[in-house]
Amino acid sequence: MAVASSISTRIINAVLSQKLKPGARLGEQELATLFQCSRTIVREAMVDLAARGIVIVSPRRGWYLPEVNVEMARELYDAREIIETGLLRAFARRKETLDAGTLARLRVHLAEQKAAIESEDVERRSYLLGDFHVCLAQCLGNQVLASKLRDLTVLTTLFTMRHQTPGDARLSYEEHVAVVDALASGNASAAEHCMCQHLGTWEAKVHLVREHDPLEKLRQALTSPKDLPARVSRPAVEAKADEGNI
Amino acid sequence: MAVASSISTRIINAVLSQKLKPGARLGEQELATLFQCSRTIVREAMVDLAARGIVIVSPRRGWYLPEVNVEMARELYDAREIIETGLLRAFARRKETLDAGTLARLRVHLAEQKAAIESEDVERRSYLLGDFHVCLAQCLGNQVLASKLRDLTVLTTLFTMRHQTPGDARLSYEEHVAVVDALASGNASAAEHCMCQHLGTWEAKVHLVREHDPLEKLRQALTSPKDLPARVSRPAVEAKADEGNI
DNA sequence: CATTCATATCTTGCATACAAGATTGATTGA
DNA sequence: TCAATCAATCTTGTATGCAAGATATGAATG
Repeated sequence: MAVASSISTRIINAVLSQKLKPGARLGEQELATLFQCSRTIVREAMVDLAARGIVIVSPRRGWYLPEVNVEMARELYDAREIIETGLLRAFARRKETLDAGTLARLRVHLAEQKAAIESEDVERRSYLLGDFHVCLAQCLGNQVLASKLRDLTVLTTLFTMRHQTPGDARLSYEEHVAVVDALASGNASAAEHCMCQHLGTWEAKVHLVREHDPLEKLRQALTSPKDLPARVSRPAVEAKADEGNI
Repeated sequence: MAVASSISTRIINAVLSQKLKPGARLGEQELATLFQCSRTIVREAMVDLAARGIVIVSPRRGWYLPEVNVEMARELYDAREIIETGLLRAFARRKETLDAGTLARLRVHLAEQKAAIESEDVERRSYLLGDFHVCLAQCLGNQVLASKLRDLTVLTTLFTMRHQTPGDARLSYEEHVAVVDALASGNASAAEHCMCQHLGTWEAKVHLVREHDPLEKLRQALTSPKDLPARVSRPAVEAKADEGNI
């Protein structure tokens, strides 16, 4: 017996952990039995996620994780760069400085990232590398933008999963460390620069996808609801994927 | 008989038109009879709006438009400045230029703003002055951020309504014209500067509110769910308010 | 007269029932 | 053998019923 918010949170975390792939079907009855509640609660969670763009509904067919195409991926990466560098820029302009508690929270997060990488815990590593950006936004003091950023992060994760961008987890981790180090030394502008570079390398890969995969346009064109994979042939719980994080 | 999305859209537009005030109660049965549908559809719309932060739910009491406090208003204005200037900055960096059709759309929007101001159509004027920012974001090519920006605009409108910031509609309109003019002349950086100034004057007023109204903190502290106005004494349809737009 | 308590009414939270549409799979025909 | 059709099954969309909690009203009491 669960409330709707816990269901949507679980789904979001599953995506960030790359345990749910784009195109995955989210059956109402399946989720209802899994969470031991009625379909009403599940639908409430689905409507919540749909409002945030994290699931899409195909009428009378069901709820699916979106297949993020290249155009949307460009928007998503642009949006993330604008928000994340903008937060750091505003922080720098205010000449604020992170208090010890907040800095400690970021250090702990970095330590968890490192531990997940070294223990080769792929799911947790994927989750933490994505969650870091949200955590940073929260630490910079804007809960509203942090909330919006979480949704964007979920969608970019869906994109990188499908396109198997060869992500280097350790490199991402080190770039995260660079951002926090810059903030710790009171140089928020440098942190902004680090973040811009960090996101920029990933954003650049979006453009490469289009050139690298000439079938991209055709594939996207053919991914209309009718061409979605059949229901029973697609298990709800996907096998674990790896890499592809920021 | 209406679908959920039309209900949520109508509510959003009513807020942008300042026909619904912060703290307004949205009764399920009331809306169901008004839209000639069952409570199920209404609840779907409410969950949608709640996911976007536009309504808050008080358990077993009902759905309310939020009373945006000063802290959240600061976050909202920061977020809007980051997103809106960021979009213009990215546009400038790409050295893109608006095509004729897009520019025409913005010009039409400006003309409608002017007409609403001159005919003293307060509701439409309020709506258009807020909607312009969303329209601009769409024209700059990022639908994802435009969607998020719409939700933020609704919330800032709620804030300005409560705090009765003395908005000068004509000044806002002229600043909108300046932004579009700069874009039309291919100077997106200038447009970013105009927008930053446009938003900055409003954001500065948020800080003034705190100093101007020493009861602000107390008022916010006492606005817990229990202290919300009683149900029957608060009609669902509010009288029209005026001014307070960006 | 003010305060407290109990009851009646109203509203939301949740589950369930039923209708409508979609998919699957078997059957029929060429 | 392949294509088309039709029936059976499954899934979502919507309405409704009932329980639980909250508010308001009025009586009773100090």
